[in-house]
Amino acid sequence: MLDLKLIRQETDFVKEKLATRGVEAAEIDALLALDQKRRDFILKSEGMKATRNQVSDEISQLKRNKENADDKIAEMQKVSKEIKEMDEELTELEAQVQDKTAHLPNIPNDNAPIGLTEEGSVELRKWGEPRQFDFTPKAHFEIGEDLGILDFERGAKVSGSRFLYYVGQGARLERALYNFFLDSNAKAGFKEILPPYMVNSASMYGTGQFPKFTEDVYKLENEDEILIPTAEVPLVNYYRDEVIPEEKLPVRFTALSPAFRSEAGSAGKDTRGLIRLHQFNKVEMVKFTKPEDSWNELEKMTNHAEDLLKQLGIPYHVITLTTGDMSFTAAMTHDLEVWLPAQDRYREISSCSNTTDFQARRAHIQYRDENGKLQFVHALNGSGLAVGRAVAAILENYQNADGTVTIPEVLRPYMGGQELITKED
RNA sequence: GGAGAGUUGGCAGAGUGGUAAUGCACCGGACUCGAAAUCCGGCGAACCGGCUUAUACCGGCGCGCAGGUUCAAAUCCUGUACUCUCCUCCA
Repeated sequence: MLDLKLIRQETDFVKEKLATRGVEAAEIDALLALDQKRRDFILKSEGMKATRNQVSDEISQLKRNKENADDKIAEMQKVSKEIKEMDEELTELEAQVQDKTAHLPNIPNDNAPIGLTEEGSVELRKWGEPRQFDFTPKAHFEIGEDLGILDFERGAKVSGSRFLYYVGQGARLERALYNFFLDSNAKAGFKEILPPYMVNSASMYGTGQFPKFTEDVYKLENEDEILIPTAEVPLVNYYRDEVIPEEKLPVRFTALSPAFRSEAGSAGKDTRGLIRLHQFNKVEMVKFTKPEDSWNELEKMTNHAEDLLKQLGIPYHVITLTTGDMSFTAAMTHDLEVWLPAQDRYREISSCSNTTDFQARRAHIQYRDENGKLQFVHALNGSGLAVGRAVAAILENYQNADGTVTIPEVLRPYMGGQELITKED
């Protein structure tokens, strides 16, 4: 959520910045016109309320002195009726202003490359050399199915498309990965959390999924509970409507959770394999920082996510997303993309964002600065890492000509010392 | 699922229709070499609006949330969320 005062006072600045995200200036103008109307109503309504309060005092005095107050009461009956009518309109106006404001994305940082599409994203750095194969590398879903460790067919039978079973060593590889991620994140200072996997709509609003992206989530029927699309939602909302003691900042959380996404509007994309599912595991990182620390903390978070890939020995690069390609709440986003040999391209495995005070303002997460004043914290989130996609990357990058897959060394302690994934019975 | 109790500043906690007490904490002052204690005074209820560069000031709102009754609601009524206790169920 943007500060309405900022939109009002720095209108041109806001228009210019949001234009890079596809928001038309007319939307801002419409919002400000509504806001002006709203403030006019407030002025009138509050003037009448001040009168009513004053006269009510007088009535109270008269009654105490056992004098007659019928005239004043009759007068106030009329005033109260007018106030009520005016407030009804005001409530409607405020809802509209609120709704329009809630649909505006965050102001992008100056260092985010400008562009309405993904075209123009900047490659920050690249690590590792894509391996040269002396055979044709297979896609991860083929490897997984041939080894009997990924079962998409039964996933489709039991749940539907974009669901799967991990079987045997596949399930174990997944578990090894998220344990490795959680342990590494804990070592890097993130407190491990096991959050709820269903949240209420107020939480979805707090992190910016609602009201704009209600189509992308799974909601329980007849209940205000939504299956989380990412652990970012319960982690950021942990402190919703709270003041974090200053000495606790920066706060760092990490959590493993399934992520549930309806993938509405992505028909035909990545229909096979682990890349795009309705349910996948992800280890998430979230930070709350003071405003002056957040940009530095974003780089640290990105570097940490990269370190996980380095330890796994998977080639990747880091790109900074364009203003138009970033998520709604982000001011700047670095994506980590891993090399997938069968696709002959890099695919996203982590997205690290600084949402500045955008989520904090929506979710009312504050701290008291050295002057005792309440300030919004900055909230950051990043994957560390998406587990299913990490499995895909390992299967493809570590596959052998005989169809087996070598287990990266760093994962072997998590797999009882096993070095090779072989065909399941 | 059923019954009861509760939700009021940072914390504790009073308030059964007429300006939201009080204590702790916090800030200022007195006392003191300094501090503590004590005394005096004050701020403080997430917010909004007006006037402002910003404070200050003025006004509104504000007692979980949303409605209702009333000239006037923390207080009365309805609905609802959450917390606690007990019962029921359950891993």
